[in-house]
Amino acid sequence: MAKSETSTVEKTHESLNFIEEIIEKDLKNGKNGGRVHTRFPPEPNGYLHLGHAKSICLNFGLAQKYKGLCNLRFDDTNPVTEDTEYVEAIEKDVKWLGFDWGTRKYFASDFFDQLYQYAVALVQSGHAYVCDLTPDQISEMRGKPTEAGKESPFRTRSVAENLDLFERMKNGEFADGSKVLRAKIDMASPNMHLRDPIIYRIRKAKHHRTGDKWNIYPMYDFAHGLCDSLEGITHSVCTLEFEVHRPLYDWFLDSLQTFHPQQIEFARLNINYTVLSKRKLLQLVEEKYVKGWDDPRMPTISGIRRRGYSPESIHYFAEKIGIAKRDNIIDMSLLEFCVREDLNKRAQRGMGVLEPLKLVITNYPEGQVEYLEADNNPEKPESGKRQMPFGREIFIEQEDFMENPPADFYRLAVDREVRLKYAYIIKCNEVLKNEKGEIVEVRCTYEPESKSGQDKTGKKVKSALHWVYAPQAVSAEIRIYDRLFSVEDPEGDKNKDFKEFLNPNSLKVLQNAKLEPFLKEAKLGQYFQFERKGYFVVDPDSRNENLVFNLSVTLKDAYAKGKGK
RNA sequence: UGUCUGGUGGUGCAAUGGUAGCACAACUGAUUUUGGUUCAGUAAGUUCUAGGUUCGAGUCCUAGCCAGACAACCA
Repeated sequence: MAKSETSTVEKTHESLNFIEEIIEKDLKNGKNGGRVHTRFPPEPNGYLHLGHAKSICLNFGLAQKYKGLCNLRFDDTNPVTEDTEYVEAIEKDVKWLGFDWGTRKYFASDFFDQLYQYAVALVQSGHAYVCDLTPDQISEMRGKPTEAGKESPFRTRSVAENLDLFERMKNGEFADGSKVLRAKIDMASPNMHLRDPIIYRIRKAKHHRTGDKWNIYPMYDFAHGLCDSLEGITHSVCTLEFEVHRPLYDWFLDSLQTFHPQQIEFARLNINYTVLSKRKLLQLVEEKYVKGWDDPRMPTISGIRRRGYSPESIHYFAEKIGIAKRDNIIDMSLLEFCVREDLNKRAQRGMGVLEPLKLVITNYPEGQVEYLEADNNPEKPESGKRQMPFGREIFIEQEDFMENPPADFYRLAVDREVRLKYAYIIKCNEVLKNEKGEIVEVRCTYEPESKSGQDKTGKKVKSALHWVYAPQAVSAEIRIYDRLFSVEDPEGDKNKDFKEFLNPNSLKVLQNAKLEPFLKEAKLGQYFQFERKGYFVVDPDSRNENLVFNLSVTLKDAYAKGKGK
């Protein structure tokens, strides 16, 4: 919906990002026969995060915009790190974001036979050779960025010998690490990736899809571009760190004289107060700093889904951050804005008292219950009304009462009046404390003439509090989340491990929240706003006898902000 | 002392040789039975620097400065 809104805005000149400009130019020139075909190529070695969401929205979005196609391709050329668990999680995440790859789900491993044939062709044309150097020797002879490398002594092997050796590598005759197939390019190239890069390595490992079929596996640079080519990808969009790989990407395609997609690089997403690196997220999971990949504090897609962010809000976010080539750090507040923007229009309203304080209305008849009408969503009148029970004893939020209120506190205090939203105006008369001096109950009187919608008192009060009728209140556990890290850039300090900056208060569990009765029936996947507090969803841990809700994001709070909270 | 890429309000993204604009964040005010939403407004830029081309430069050229990426049998 965020999308349709912006598309209905009349624009005399729509500004394009640089990738769209390239595509429109290609379309205009008739390149690729007017075809636009992209792909999203994750490696199934971890869960997807918001950085991937940016890429997914970009690749699938480009295909939609230009009436093309976008493939889902698992880049599974490294059997030791990859697993089908990740494949399933990735598919679920892409679907959740609302994208459809149709029948075009591919695995790099689907192409292993063809890739092998391409490698043989490279050997035959003298473009590749088998090298017996050890990993250390290869690394050392590659040189440094500022100085040329040295050629391998095996570089001059005959085509026949290379062919024989490569086939025997495939057949498992040699030990892991004893030989590799290398491209014969230029050991003096200023681009390190062109100094006879490795194409195939021996790895006698079980692959999640091909099992024990292969003893050798292709490297990324070789496999990726050729898979793009085989799939007919026209625009191969990736992140900036692959920019230096592009000459190699082009070299393989040119050497093999096969269909040549165009690699285009854009800047990866960074967000402050979190990390977007699969490796670091994996550490947080493995070392149990979080409860799992889908911990609601994680910037993973599964995490934000569990947290209660909507797919639409992520689309909106992806649109807002734009696409460019310069390094960027997006404010977390922009993400939260996008979430609120979407949820405000769709979330069912309800009352939830997070930290309850008992309130007794002394002049309200004991045992009497009445039902009051409340809006399901004031932004959407068509969403109707519901009935809320009301009576003598209710719960209000502890923070909505103060004994010695400062001037800017509009809420309840002794001798002050406020409205109970959708109910009556009340006045506080008395505070009850326990032996420790803690406030345990406030006693008020109500104005029978002030009923919501039929107020005859003409009184103006400064605030309207949320509340829950005590006898019918539903108890719940509420998990309050805060940013995962306490500093903007946890990876910024080279001398410190990013985990030192983890926010110790990123999770706060409230065990005794009191909710409006209908919330007992809340279902997984429904979005709620607890009035004045924030957006909440049911957590998968929730049970009938122990309801659990997650805070997605708080409402904006001008008062708390003023207090420096 | 290498190669590639990039530098526009605090943060992102635009402006495609012709008045530097939009959003988030911040701050005012109005409205409000959510201190939400909505609405109106304010502040915030020597467009990295210095030269040059041009009637005119954020945009083109030259030089410099700064930042990021690149030396896995990872992707």
